[in-house]
Amino acid sequence: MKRRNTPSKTAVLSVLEQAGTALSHDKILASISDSIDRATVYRILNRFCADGITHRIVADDGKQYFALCEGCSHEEHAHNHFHFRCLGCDSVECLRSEVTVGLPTGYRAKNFNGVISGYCCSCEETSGAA
Amino acid sequence: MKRRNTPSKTAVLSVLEQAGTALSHDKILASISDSIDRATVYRILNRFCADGITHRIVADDGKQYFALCEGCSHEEHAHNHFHFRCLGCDSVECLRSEVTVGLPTGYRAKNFNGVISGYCCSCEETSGAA
DNA sequence: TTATTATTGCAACGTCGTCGCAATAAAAGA
DNA sequence: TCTTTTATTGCGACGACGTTGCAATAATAA
Repeated sequence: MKRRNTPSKTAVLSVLEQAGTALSHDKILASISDSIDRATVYRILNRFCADGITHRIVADDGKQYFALCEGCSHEEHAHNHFHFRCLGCDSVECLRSEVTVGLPTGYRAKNFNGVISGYCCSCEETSGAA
Repeated sequence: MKRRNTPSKTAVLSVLEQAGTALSHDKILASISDSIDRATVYRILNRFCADGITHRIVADDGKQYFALCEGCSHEEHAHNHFHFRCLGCDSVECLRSEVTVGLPTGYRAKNFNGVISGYCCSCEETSGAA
């Protein structure tokens, strides 16, 4: 199954590159000027994940966010870091500190998904912090 | 808004107590012999979370799981531990090690959600591990 | 026993993500 | 350049998940 280069694929990729942070499907779709179908964006992103181009974060809102991989082999993703989702501006960004969690013996990990939600420094001021 | 005791509420609570692990809506619903409406279970669980009786885990399948709180004040939940979701038997259990993640200055955390998915020791054998 | 109101059941809704299928277009070959 | 192959797209429909409005019910207080 060889991949092909299409305008849609390029558009999604450049949106992710420009953003630098993790984006949801709809944000990506909204950031593309050309009209692309919703399902196409979903498929492109799934392909990116399968190819190790992006990784998928499932936040505590149950939604998927996508960010470009950095230094991951296509076989083994190594993303044991957390992400921060701002409840104010709904942005999702990487927290750079790597985390290791011990598993019980005989357990095998396939995917790591750590999200902390709260208010980022911009929204903290506006939100009238407690 | 005072809470009332109802058969539905008691049923959901006892299912969670007997399970000891985190359960999804549908598993809870299926474990109750009396017929309860789907929406009622959702509302009971949301009430439990609001009252600090349970905490809510959003797994990497995007679904919500619920587990009884242990040693949490109603005000401040302290659940900085991971959960493990088995891709084989779809069980979600607590990993007891607490984790601390540093946030950038000015950031305020509201919720911690860490999930590792993979295969538990029972399913690891059956799954024909790589 | 009556009055108050939290809770329930039902139905409908919105969002998120997926899938099947025919049409399109990117890449390879002649 | 033209043709062939098949990955990709757009469209529509679908299922799962979680929520909500509203009238009816039932738990608690009076």
